[in-house]
Amino acid sequence: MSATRLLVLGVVRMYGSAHGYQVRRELLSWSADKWANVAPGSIYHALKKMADEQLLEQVRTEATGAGPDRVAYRLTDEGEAEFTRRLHQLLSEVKDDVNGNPGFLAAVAFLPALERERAIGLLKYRLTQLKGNEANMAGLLEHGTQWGQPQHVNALYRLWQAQLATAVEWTADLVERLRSGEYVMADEGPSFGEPGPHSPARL
Amino acid sequence: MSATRLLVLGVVRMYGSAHGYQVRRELLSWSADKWANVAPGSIYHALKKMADEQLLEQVRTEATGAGPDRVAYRLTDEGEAEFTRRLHQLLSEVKDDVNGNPGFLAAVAFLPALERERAIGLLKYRLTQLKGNEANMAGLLEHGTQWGQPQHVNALYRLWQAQLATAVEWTADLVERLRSGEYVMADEGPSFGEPGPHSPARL
DNA sequence: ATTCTCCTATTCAAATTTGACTACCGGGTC
DNA sequence: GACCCGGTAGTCAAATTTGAATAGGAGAAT
Repeated sequence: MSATRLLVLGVVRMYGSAHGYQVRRELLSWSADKWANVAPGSIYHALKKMADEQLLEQVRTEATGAGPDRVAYRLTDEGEAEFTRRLHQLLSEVKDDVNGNPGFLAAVAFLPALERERAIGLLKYRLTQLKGNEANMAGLLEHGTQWGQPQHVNALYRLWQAQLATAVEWTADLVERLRSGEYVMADEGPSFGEPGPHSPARL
Repeated sequence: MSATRLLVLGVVRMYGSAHGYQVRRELLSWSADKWANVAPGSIYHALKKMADEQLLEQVRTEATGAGPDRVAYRLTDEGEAEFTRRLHQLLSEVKDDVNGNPGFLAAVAFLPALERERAIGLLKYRLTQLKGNEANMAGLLEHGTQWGQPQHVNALYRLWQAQLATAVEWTADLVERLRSGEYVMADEGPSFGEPGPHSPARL
């Protein structure tokens, strides 16, 4: 559900198996701390929680010579299913959120885990919604100053609308890139779609 | 300081004194649930917490004939100072956050609590930072595909940059509007700047 | 050989957020 | 008059997030 959970699940998935610190580093290298919640505690919490929920299972507690013990996890079948479910949902659905929504960003980070046509479909669906919201917002704004609301809240709405417009453009562009064959998707390249037990983080 | 705290503090301030439900309604009417955290619990928590910290003080526990008892709060001098401090900070500072950052949005909602020239100054400062970040980002993107990062994380960065550009434009526009006399600011209109004990939510 | 600093890896208490739930009143409606 | 609905006002347990703190080893420097 939350961005954090998808990110953690997805990183473990793409490594085949991973421990907390590994996830942390990967996410930091994506600057995920900037656009989502990746404080250390959140990651370890998510790992444990999802292990509780049978989405992840412990692999082993290898005592590396150096440093503290590490606990590695990998996805269960349930976890795999959940990952796909969430990915679909977060990619396509525009919640009330202004764009920049961590959930969506996290989903984009795992885009290549989908088949090309499916990704395009979901994004196109999102696009329709975004356009709808934008038109809506534009209507409200044109309608002159608002009912009762402090006038400057209007400034907020203008920003909101501008950001929607940006989101529309960017999404359309992404769809176009996908159409023209950019990125190696799950149904194509060297196995990202179905990570073998130890596929080496090939993205 | 979270967005929630500033929002709660600010709404109490603009009413002179207010109870939880009142704050909640006002914030909902700004759609603040969409761009910040205004679940009921958060509001009541913030009120209590800030009362603890002497930023707010209880006014009275009037038993209205109808409905449950209400607890009203108003700002202390400390609270007033803190409000201004945070407002300045949140308005001018671009954290690492992508735009859409609740703290900043909350600050914009209380823009007219500042003097016009000060508001302009802070926003111009923000503008410089935003432009810097944008140039930075643009540089990174032009630099071809990234060091090691999965290629599609690039898509994320493109969105980020587009949103920065939007933010720059919008901020510049806001400054322009302020310059040309839009909005009634603290140093001008019918007392928003220094809310009397019961100024009737005049924004 | 000791101290320092940096990297690995994780833990934990405290703060905050979520959102379902309680409870009370007034007004319509069957 | 009993019943349901919607608005007012707030509470609370559970979930999540925050971020400082812990702890061990490796390599550099004094």
